[in-house]
Parts: sequence; structure tokens; C-alpha cells
Amino acid sequence: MLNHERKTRLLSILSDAGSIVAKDASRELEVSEDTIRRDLRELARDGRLKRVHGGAVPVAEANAPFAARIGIAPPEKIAIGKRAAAMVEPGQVVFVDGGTTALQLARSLPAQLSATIITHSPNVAMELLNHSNLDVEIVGGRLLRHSVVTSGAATIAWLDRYRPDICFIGATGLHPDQGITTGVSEEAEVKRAIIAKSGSAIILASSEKFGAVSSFKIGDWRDVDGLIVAGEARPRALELFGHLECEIHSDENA
Amino acid sequence: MLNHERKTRLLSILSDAGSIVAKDASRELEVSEDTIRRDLRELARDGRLKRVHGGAVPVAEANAPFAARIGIAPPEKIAIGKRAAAMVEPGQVVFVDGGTTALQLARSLPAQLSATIITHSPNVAMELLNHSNLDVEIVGGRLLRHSVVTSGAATIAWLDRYRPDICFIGATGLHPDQGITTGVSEEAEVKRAIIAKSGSAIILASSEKFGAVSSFKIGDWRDVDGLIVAGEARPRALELFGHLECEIHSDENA
DNA sequence: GACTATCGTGCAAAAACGTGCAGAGTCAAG
DNA sequence: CTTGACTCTGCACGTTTTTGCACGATAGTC
Repeated sequence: MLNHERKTRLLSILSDAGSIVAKDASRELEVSEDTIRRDLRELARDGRLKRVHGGAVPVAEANAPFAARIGIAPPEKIAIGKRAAAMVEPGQVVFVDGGTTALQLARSLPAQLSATIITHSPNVAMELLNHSNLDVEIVGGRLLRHSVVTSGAATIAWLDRYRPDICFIGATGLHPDQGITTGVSEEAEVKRAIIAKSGSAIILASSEKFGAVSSFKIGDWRDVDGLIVAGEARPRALELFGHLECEIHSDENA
Repeated sequence: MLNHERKTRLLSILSDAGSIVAKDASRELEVSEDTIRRDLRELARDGRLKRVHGGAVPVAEANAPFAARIGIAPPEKIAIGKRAAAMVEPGQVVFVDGGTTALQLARSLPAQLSATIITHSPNVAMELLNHSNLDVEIVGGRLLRHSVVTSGAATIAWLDRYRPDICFIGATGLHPDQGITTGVSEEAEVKRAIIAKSGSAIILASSEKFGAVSSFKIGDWRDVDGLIVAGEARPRALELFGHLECEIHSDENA
């Protein structure tokens, strides 16, 4: 393995897990702890991470409440993101919502993919900077601090510029009878607007949302085309949502 | 096999796998490692890839470590950012450009400041998430990978929604006679548009830009109201720009 | 304050590197 | 067809870089 590749993987471990433990990394990358320590020392000298006893942590730690949030992305969300990324075809125009699961989607897109990604999340946009063949469009508007997306009348108006092939939407409530809901009124407006303009609409569904109902309705099940679930949540999803006019995608049915 | 064909295949291995290991490539292309090394050296000289010990990696990496770039912000840019942040009054509507110096401005804004910040840089927007009393507006459009700002016709059109009290603009060329310039055409358009709509326009001027001229003109000195310089650059700035109809602010004249 | 895990440094083996050189192939002029 | 200039490739050799181990120092824990 290239020295450089190893450092890249260390940085990716850092951003995925939020920290690096030298001993674990040594086992995972199959090199001695000495080498890991050397790498960490060099990365620290370049300001890419902060060295601590036993491993390393991100540099920005102090001022990054959001970085912490993405650091703790649970395996389920990562799996949903991967499954969603696999649905994107080259050349498509894709809308990606904000939120941690959507961010995982962005991370999982193939590095060489050529497509157009539209998003109202500055996070997602930043994540896609490394994908040199992607066209990235940011939807403007007022930034909602809580969810880190733009929204408001201006955002809704701006959305009319787009007719994506497919959109990936997050939600905080997924109920068989009450439909798809979210906790913030402005966000619901944006999600509803983009679903109406997209060729197909896919909901990113982590299992803690199953059966929940939030205050603002995004739409009914007939408004969307698919639902992505992952791992052990699959049987519950089938039970709850299997009878609806909405396809259930998961990482286990290939 | 033709020399040229071999290099093409090396580049394709690089884009498929994300890296080249000299030994593996030598086996796959059935030539000696020496030849592979020679090829890699030449490709590196042409800027098609980056040579590392053991093989090669994509050169694109050069523009990816934006996170690294902001980590190593030189003291001068930090000082300029601080001085600029001090010019923002509570309640104002402020446009902030992209770039590393503008990012320092964002970082230096008082945590409790209540104001409206408009920006076309997702970076700057993200940085302001911690400032809970700020209204942040993102200007949408197509994301320019290199400078991490939105631009294009849609961006220009969207800008017409705003009439900021003050705007802070970066530039890559500051010449007494040739005016204010930047290296990317689309960026110049955005900068010019927002300057025209702002009550006052301030240029963030780190000293390596003094006397330089880039390819695309943003405007003349009479179009802007002020210039922020820092530290030891002050005497040079006064000498070069002191006679222009443009106020020079620095961190030493309080 | 003692014990253990981790750290940094020096060192030697292995891998990768650059350079010089010779043989093979190519091309154009004679 | 022959000759000479030129390029490309593989090999040899000395140099540099990387890596794992040994050992004393240091930091964290109980």
C-alpha cells in the first residue's frame, strides 16, 4: 500500500469515526503501530489532524459541533447512503436533501461519477468538492441553522429552475397512515416542492423514524416512489410499509 | 507497446483505482519497473499526476485539501479578517465573498453579533453556523470547484434580491493603474455585480496581491470604497494605493 | 507512587529510487 | 541496402526512503 494512500485512509477513518486509535488503525491497515504513529505525526505537522496520546482527533474539534454530528454517523445511515448512491446513474440530474443521511449519500457517490447534483445543503455541496466530474448546484436562500439547509420563499421560487430525474429526501416521521412528516415547517415546504418537480422521489428512512409522526406533513405515500432502508430494519419496514404504493429498497435485496 | 499507449493506460489505471503502484503496474503492463518509473516521472512533469514513493496519485488532490488550506491561514490573512470583522456594525446587511481571507472574516465576527450575512460561499456559510444571532443567506448557483463559491447567470440574477450595506470582496490582482482583477471570469462577474449593489465595497488585500494584475477585471479604484491591509504590508500599500480615491484601513490605525 | 500503555529515537533490512550504460529497434540520408 | 543518429527499454549499481524492531523516556491510570 502506498504511503500516501495509507494517510488518506487514516484521514477517512478520522472523519468517519471522529477519532483514530493507533492500535486499531495499525490492525486495520496491516502495518506496525510505529508506522501509524509516524503517519499521524506527519499529518499533525501538516495540520490535518491533532495528535493525542493513543491516536488522533480532528483539528477543528473546538468549533465544530456539526463535525461532531457527522462523526457519529451510525452504520445504518452509512448503509442507507451507500444504497442511495448506488441508485444514481451517470448523467442524471439529482436533488439531494440536507441532513446526516443525505450527507452519507454524497460521501458514497463514486469519485469519478459524472452527473449533476442539486442541493440546498452547503454541507452536501462541500462534501462533493472532491468529485471532479460532478456539476454541483446550490439552491440559495436563508440558511436554517438547525438542519443546515436553505429554505424560505426564495428557496421555493429558486427550485422551479430544476426538474431533477430523481430526488433523495430525508424525513423525521414515517407513518403508514399519517404519511411522511418533518419537524420544521420551512423544510417541509422545500421537500414538498422538490418532490413535485422530480421524476421520482426517494425517502431516506433510518429506522428510528418508523411509525413516528412529526408536526409538518411533506406528503402521502403515493407522492413518493421509493423508500431506502438498511440492515435489520428491513423486516419492520416491510411490515409497516410493505402494503403501500411505494417500493422498498434495501442493501440486502440486490 | 507504444510509449504513448502505455502512458494512457497508466492514466486510466490511476482514474480507475485512484492510485498507481509502480510494481503492480509493471506486472500488468509487462514492462520493467524502471520504465514505469520513467513514465510516471514524465507524466508528473506534465502535471498529469502526482508522483509519490511507490507509485503515483491523482493531481486533483492539489485542490482538494481546502480544509488544509484554511488550517494554515497565514497571520496576515487572519489580521485582515479581524480588521474587516471590526467594520461590521450590528443590524447591518453584509455581503461576504469567498476565499480564505473572507473565511477569516467570518471566523472573526463576534459570536453574539446580530446582523445579516449574505454569501455565495458554502464555506463561509458553514463557518457562521455557530453565530446564533446571525441571519445567513446563501446565494445559489453553480458551484465553482476551485474557489468554492457559486457563480453563473443564475447567481448574478439572484444577487439582485439584495442591497447590502457593505460588501467585502477578495481579489487576486491589485494594481494602481490596472485596477482590481481576479483570475476567473465568472467570479469577476459576481464580484462586480455585488459591488454595484452595495452601499460600500471593501477589498480584502493581502500583500502578495499588491501590484499584480490578473486576467479579469472586477473594477476600478473609484468603484470601491476601501481596502484592508495588515501588518507590515501597510507602508507598501500606502505607497502604491495611497493616492487613489479609496480609503486604506489597517490593523494599526485603530 | 507504582504500573502499564504509548511515545520517540536509533538502527538495520528491505523496498524503491535515480543514473549511467548497452543492446534493440526506428528512421532518414546516402 | 547500408550507415549513422536517435529513441526506447532493461539491467547494474549506489543512494534514498520506508518500515519494523529494540530500548529508554514519558504520559495516563489506579
